[in-house]
Amino acid sequence: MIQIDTDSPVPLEDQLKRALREAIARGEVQSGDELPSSRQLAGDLGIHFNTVARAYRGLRDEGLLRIGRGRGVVVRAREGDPEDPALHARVLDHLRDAVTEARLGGIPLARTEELFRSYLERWQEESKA
Amino acid sequence: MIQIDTDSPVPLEDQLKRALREAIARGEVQSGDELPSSRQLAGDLGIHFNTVARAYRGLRDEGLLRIGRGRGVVVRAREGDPEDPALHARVLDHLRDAVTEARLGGIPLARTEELFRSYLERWQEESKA
DNA sequence: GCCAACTGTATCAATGTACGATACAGTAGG
DNA sequence: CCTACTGTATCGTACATTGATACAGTTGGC
Repeated sequence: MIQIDTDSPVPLEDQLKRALREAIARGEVQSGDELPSSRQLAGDLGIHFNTVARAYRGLRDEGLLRIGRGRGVVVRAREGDPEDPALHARVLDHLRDAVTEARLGGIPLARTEELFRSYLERWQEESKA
Repeated sequence: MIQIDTDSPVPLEDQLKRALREAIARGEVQSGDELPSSRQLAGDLGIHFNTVARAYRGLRDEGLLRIGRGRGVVVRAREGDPEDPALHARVLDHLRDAVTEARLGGIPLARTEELFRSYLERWQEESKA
């Protein structure tokens, strides 16, 4: 279940986009699955339906969703080259933040690598093929 | 050298804090080193000195800097427990973004792990012990 | 066919955040 | 002690985020 923190400094729309991207990446919703309507999901999360609609449009622009007026929202597998340098750059950009945080916290590089590996293992176990 | 993108949607202050955190984490500036004054750095980066001052105060609040009025800004090693659960949570939070981006881009988990490992290697080589 | 109930879309107003201008205050060195 | 440098505080404007509300397309029951 998605959780939104209205007290967080990070915009509601961004929180939601992040949560939805992760759900897709984990396979919790698969290509072809229909997502709840803006108003439905907004009601569940306790936020305004317009914010959900904006998040949906954002993910549509990223190629993750297909939206039809009156027809709802459907997940769409993203096509693209897994070796695309721009993609790798985005991945490593997040990774940089992780390593920076770890180093500042005094976690040795070896221990950091260990954390990464165990995280990937857990991800694999939890993800629905 | 730090680069700031005034056209980016991410706030200048946040861009700067991120760059400074990384410089500290990489050992490019070490505990005890003095950072340029707000106006000096602002001039170099082409932004307002107030934005730099705010970034400095932010990092001071994170425990990374010591600031003295009229005395400049000095890097301060952060003390703390490397096994602190909150710290690990922050690290894994960034890691989640990295894995999400990779999975959405169609990068297999095994390849993702490989990317991570090679990134850590490069970090170690580049970091000034 | 058409009407009701649902979808997403567009526009506008209120609020909060980011940024820069500018006046203030503490410190160091000649 | 005074000048030239530090960081700090306050304020105004521009912009981003959110919500209110009116609009428009689709579907399904009748």
